[in-house]
Amino acid sequence: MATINDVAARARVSTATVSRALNGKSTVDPALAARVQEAAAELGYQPNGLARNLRRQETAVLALVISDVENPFFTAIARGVEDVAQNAGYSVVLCNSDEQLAKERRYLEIALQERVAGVILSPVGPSTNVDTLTGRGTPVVAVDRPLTEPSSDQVLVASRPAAQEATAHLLAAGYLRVGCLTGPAGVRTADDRLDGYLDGLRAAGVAPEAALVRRAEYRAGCADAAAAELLDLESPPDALLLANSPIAVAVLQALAARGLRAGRDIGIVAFDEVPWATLIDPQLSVVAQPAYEIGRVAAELLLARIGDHTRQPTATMLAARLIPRGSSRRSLGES
Amino acid sequence: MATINDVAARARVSTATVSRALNGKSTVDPALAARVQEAAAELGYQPNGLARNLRRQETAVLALVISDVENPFFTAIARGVEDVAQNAGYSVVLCNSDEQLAKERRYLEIALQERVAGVILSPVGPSTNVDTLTGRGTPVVAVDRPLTEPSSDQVLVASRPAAQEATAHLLAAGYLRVGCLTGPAGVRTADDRLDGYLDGLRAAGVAPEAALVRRAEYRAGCADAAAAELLDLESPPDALLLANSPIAVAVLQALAARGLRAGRDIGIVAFDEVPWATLIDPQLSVVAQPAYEIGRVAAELLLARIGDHTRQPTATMLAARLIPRGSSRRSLGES
DNA sequence: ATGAAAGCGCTAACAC
DNA sequence: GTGTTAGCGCTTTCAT
Repeated sequence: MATINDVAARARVSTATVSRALNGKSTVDPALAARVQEAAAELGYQPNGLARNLRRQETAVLALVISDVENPFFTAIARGVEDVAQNAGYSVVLCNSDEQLAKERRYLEIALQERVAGVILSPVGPSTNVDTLTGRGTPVVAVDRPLTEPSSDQVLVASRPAAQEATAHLLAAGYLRVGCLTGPAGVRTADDRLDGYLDGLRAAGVAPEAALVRRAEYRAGCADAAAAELLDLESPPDALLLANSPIAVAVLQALAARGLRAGRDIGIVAFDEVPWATLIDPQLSVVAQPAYEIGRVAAELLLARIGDHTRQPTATMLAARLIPRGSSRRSLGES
Repeated sequence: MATINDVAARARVSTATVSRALNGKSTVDPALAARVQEAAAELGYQPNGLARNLRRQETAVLALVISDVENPFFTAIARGVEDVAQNAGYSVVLCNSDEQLAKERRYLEIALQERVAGVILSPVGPSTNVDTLTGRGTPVVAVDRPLTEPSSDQVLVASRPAAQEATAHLLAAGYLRVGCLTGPAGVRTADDRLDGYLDGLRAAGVAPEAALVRRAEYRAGCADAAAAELLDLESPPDALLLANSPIAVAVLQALAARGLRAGRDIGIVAFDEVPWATLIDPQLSVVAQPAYEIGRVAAELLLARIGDHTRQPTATMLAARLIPRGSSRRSLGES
């Protein structure tokens, strides 16, 4: 594999000149520059990024560590990050922690070892630790979920009021026994959505029933059991607030298996807008989170931080939007 | 940031010993090893992966370049890749080419410059070129779509017979005017599915009608216009074969907007199993591709190739499976 | 404007 | 078993 030395030899110049010519840094005699370009082309020279980065002590790549590649919410964030990064000349590598602390830790370690310019991550849980990163001067932005030690920028969504609003909406629609199926304890969004749900009950003067609350993993295929438990209760809920879309899939499947119809038999509101929300009958009422926007803002924050390591950490709180559809309407009208 | 020199100084040994102790390569005196460990811990030493890779001339990371992060088919592939990579001690970085040649080229260049151990990619199109990679000895495995110069391993799905079977299925169900909405010309899966569709018509002695065939981009939100054209035809199709799930979303939305019901009014079979296939009414008939398996096999092939660069390129062809559901049934029965 | 040379942090011969 | 040392390929002073 051709190196800068080969190019220099072939162009009969020094390696310094090759470097300058190829990077367009300092000004180089046009004739020499041309010779260099030609030699590089003939040799099919590809600069060794490793060597360059080692020398420069910096990399133009951002790491994005998300907790579930299969969740559309996170892939939408990825798109937001990527668009901003590309514009600024950065590449982004996506790492899937799969909601597993060990994988997450491993990817963060790699990010550190590979000296990426910055990291955006949705922390798997409360014990996620980024001190090694920040300690070494690698800027970190947390998305979706906060870091326990907030020395980093954060871009979150106000889940709790959104969950409260969704609960109030279900109550207002006439449902009496509203339940909640949320994510694992310790995961902030899961706890917030549960708290918001309780807020909603309280505001309406409804006494919460522990039996109507369940937790499940956030990933696909993990909420089946919890969904079944809830629906098969002696006195089951007549409405449900669901904390994300994989959970919604599980519940909707359980509903179908029991011949239950959303809206009429059981009111449903789920977090996260999905492409199929309007394809099901009745249509799925959702709390839409600005996923792409989260990614966009996070990337901007990260780049700003990379440019100025002295910036104070900021916390951005984005709003979620309730989109009421048929699944939270008791009447039989069209979706 | 602490370097190996700092650790060596603190442990009062040479850098070579530190390297040996930390990498567990050659055997080191337990006492010294302990001193090294301690010094490293105290300093919060994190090896510089850049320097290590530069020296070793290799990296334990695989690049996975997929053409659309938002398509569940590709994220399922990613999971397959990741599971086997992790087991083998490799990490995988995911890059999203977004069906854009320029982005893809850029990511491949980065993969080359960063000297990743190998690359798995779903080529954006026929002009995707990996010669620079293979020329430099970086193994490449193509997934989902073939490379035009097949000097690399390939893991594909037999789309054409699957599309033929799906078409035959629609015809057998009693639909008379079966149309097809496929992906961009030049994208092999799109062309194959179209060809398979034509095979299906031919086998049944049905004359193809150009008016019933449309192409659209594979990404979400791109097939709306094509779907509308098809449905608003003077004599519209009474059944449709759809080449992927984002296209299916577009068509199902167009159906809903026109008050048309899948199955009864228009038979639908779409490529790619999705979590919501059984949530819609009628349920969506699909051609299920073994996405996770594709990723698994591709990663295994890549690792084998990394271990032995002299291996001959192989071509693996996986089968797809038709799952008939309500959307391809004319009767009014349950889903 | 160009070249010589140092050195980024690490590993792997090679000596001892 | 341990230390010395020579690079990996590049960028960047520092001279010229």
